[in-house]
Amino acid sequence: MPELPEVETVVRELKCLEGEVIDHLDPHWDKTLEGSSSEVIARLTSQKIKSVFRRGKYIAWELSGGQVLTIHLRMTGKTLFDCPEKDQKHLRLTCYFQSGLKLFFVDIRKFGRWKLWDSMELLLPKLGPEPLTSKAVKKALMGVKSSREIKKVLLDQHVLVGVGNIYADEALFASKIHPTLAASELSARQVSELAVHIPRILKASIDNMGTTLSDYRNTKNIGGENQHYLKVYGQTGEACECCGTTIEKIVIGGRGTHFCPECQR
DNA sequence: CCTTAGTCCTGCATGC
DNA sequence: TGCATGCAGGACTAAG
Repeated sequence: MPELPEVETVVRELKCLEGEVIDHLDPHWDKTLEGSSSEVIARLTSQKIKSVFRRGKYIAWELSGGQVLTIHLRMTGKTLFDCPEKDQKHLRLTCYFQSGLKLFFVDIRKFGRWKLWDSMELLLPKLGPEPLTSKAVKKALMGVKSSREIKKVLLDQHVLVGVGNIYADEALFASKIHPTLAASELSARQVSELAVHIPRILKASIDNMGTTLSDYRNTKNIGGENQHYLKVYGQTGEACECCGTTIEKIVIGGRGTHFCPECQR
């Protein structure tokens, strides 16, 4: 599933859209485009893309009129410059540019959303800080008084953005923290470990073009390589690389959670 | 304010 | 082979 590294990979490729002018959008599944389709499409027509950037797991286009269009890939969404035959069945939206360029939005599970916001301010304040520096992660986690399990807190986009199920498990393993530990019970040392490992793991995955387990693809329909470096996610029943203990899987907040019962006490 | 459960979806794996 | 069932999960909403 696309998390920060996958979205970052896509956004870097979508930067080539800067300066393009939207001609129109053609929705193939109503819910993909939030709000009244005809109204939103009318507001988007003739708008120039001033900049393409990422905020958490959102792809965002800053438009000439001051509005912001966000694209959230959710589980299976992908943006493609070409839509091959095998993806036609899951094509949910096509964006046409005046230059003739087209951007296809393919999404098997239909959870992905395109949304037009009136301004930057509507999008940004409710999201937590970007977790790409140790300082930012430490600051965000030190203030957490919640008794919720740390795994849930790492997934909470109000606390930190961009971390999803895969990287939460990987970061907790690298930090040797049990996923059910109450966030408020984290020691200063454990917060520091997360502050080191979360940015490290996310950046390493960006360098590997993201993690492709089943559906994630970049704009050229090519998967990433970071799945080869996962230590616990999807490794249920395998031996821990560090101590040889069998990796276990439990459910926390409805999410599959993978960990080493020996390394993460 | 806090926390949990339900919702949206399809493809794939499993069991009989 | 066929059919039913369950599982995967990000973000939002409703309920307690």
